[in-house]
Amino acid sequence: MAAGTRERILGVSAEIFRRQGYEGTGLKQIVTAAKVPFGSLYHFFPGGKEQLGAEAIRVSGGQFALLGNAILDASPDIVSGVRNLFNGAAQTMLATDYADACPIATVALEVSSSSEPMRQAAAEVFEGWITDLQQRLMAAGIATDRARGLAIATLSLLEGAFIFSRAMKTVQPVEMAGAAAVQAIELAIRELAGGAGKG
Amino acid sequence: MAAGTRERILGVSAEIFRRQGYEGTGLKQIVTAAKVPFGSLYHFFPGGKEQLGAEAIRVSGGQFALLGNAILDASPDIVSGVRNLFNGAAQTMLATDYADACPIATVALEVSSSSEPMRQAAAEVFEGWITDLQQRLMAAGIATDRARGLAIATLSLLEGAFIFSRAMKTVQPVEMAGAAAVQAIELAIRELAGGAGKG
DNA sequence: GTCTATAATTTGATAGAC
DNA sequence: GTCTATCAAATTATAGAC
Repeated sequence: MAAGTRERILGVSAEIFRRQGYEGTGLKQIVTAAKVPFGSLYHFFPGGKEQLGAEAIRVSGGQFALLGNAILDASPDIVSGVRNLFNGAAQTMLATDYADACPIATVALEVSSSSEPMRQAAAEVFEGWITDLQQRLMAAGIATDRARGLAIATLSLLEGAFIFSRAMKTVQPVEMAGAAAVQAIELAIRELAGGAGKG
Repeated sequence: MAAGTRERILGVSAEIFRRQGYEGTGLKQIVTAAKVPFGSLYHFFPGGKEQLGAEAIRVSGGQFALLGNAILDASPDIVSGVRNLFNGAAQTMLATDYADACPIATVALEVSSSSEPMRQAAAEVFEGWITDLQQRLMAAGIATDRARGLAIATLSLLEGAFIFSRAMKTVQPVEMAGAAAVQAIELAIRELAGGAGKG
């Protein structure tokens, strides 16, 4: 039996695509790192690099969602949960010398205008993240539409800050973005119990 | 005399890198689009693709800064200026079928961990954008540190929303991010003239 | 400074033995 | 299902004629 050859290829691909992007990664590097012969890759992924890329996006996206939800579950409320999310991201960046940020952002930008199956995989992953966070905000009492807007804004803050932090090699953007996300969510929750202003 | 061969190579490169990324673009495509022989590229850019990429980042970054500052200059105040910034970005995305968003984000993510000169070029461009916006916020009365945090948050919202909008093929993320940026800036300005809450 | 030809390597992908 | 050999094309880069 095959000891999970397909899973090994997929895991290694997700890891390398995360750090080097899609176009910057050769299939040769993947089969070498996964220690599988070249032919096995096309046996399990007849759609070639594009199929591998699309599946890797879903794997990476799912893992990132699991990690995020674990952090949110371990937090006492949504506000401190989001704060912990950004703090954890900053720690990971420092620990990996700014290599590991969003596992699919680079690939998503690379292929959004060139590969429809990969673009769609990224879109579904993003929609899942947004829906997850939106439902948690709704559980805190925030209305549906407002919750979706807040979820999108929070995740946009995180993704955008990743770009700046990686290029500038400082976690300041992630910290500032986290503070902005927390402030926006706190404001929405504060409005639940009162009028326009509360001291 | 050479009718700006170097400038033509640089302009074409900036354009193609913006849409296809750095790794996804071949030098052959660049010399073809710029209608220059292969040797001319290495005559003007002895550092090869990496030098060309770094200079293209600065060109694209500078043009984007000019565009953004023009929009802000044409707006009556910083709040409506930022609103116009996000609205303009959404319009451009719709007009180009979600191809043209940030001109350097894809390349920045691709090379942040693999090319030090290109990473540095991106970092300098980003720092310029942040400083520009920060000073405009300070001109509205916001304190230095708070203004920098707001500038970083606003630009992070824009960059992150670009990622989501390109992948999901909807301008909703840019719209929601714009609303969040406007709200954060309005809040900071409102705090200037009063205590904690104002109705 | 322009342009062509080509080197050296790597790319994604396939064929076919085992 | 594993593995090797290889194809055709594209890659970055260089040499050298003009």
